[in-house]
Amino acid sequence: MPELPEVETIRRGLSERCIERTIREVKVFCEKSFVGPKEVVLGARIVAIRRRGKALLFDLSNGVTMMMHLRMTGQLVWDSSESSEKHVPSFAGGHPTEDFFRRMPGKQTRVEFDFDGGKLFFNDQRKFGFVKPIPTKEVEEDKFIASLGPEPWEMRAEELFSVFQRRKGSPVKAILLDQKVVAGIGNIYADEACFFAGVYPGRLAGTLEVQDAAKLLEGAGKVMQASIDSGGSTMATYVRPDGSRGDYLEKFAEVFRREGKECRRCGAEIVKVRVAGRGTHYCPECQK
DNA sequence: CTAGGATCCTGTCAGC
DNA sequence: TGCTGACAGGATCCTA
Repeated sequence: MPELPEVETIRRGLSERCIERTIREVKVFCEKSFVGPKEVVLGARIVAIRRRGKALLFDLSNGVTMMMHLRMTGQLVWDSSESSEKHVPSFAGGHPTEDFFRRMPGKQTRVEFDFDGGKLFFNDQRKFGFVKPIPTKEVEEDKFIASLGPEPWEMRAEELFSVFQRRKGSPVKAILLDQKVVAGIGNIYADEACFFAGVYPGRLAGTLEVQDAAKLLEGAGKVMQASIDSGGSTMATYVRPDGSRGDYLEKFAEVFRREGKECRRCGAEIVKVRVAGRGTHYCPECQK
């Protein structure tokens, strides 16, 4: 799934276009992708779109909130019915595919929302993502939402350090990826935060100092903010809500997907290995 | 409680 | 061309 910056970028883009619009119809093409009865969102108006970690929360006028999680391959495509070229999405964020810019719904469209004045398509190649309506008052009690840790910039170094102490046998990257510890960090930003902090992602948490925790949080915050500012990342993967490409990776990524290339800091070759079951990129000179 | 691996699902790509 | 295995910007479940 897109990580925090991509989800935030989608949230902002969709907010500009969907708020105050009413859901007139919902088409569920994949049962697994829509949890619960679709009727509870029909006829309701979107009043706000929130984000918590990597989850989007669409607050509706009838006391229901639609939670959406894109997981690995989810994408959201907004198509304004006013558009003269209806096959061109006026707006898209998520994992692009060949039919990304073709007419929707496509092969990977799992749910379609028809609004007054536009359509929203929830596409998801691997079907890991989902839409789940829940009462707005119960959002905070949702099992996933309730278990989320703080956003990176809200976390104190001492808090993270105490997790390092408790889980001293885990690679630091596994802890950064754990949404219960910190919310919003995924594979890209975990690698980038480790580069910023000069820490090898596979290093066991028990060997880190509180200063390392501080650097990791600072790095995650800076790298994610920079990504949000540039409209999210891309690598022929994620595009901005208005269809233009986010360019975070090209411009700012120091290690992610840069294996075989020179480290911009020291010139050493960036290496790709496997840590915590995930592809992991790092500079063997800068990160210990 | 922790750590590690399998699992959900579809598609693509490298290597034979 | 076809097959096979590895892998993928996530998170959960199961096991030891």
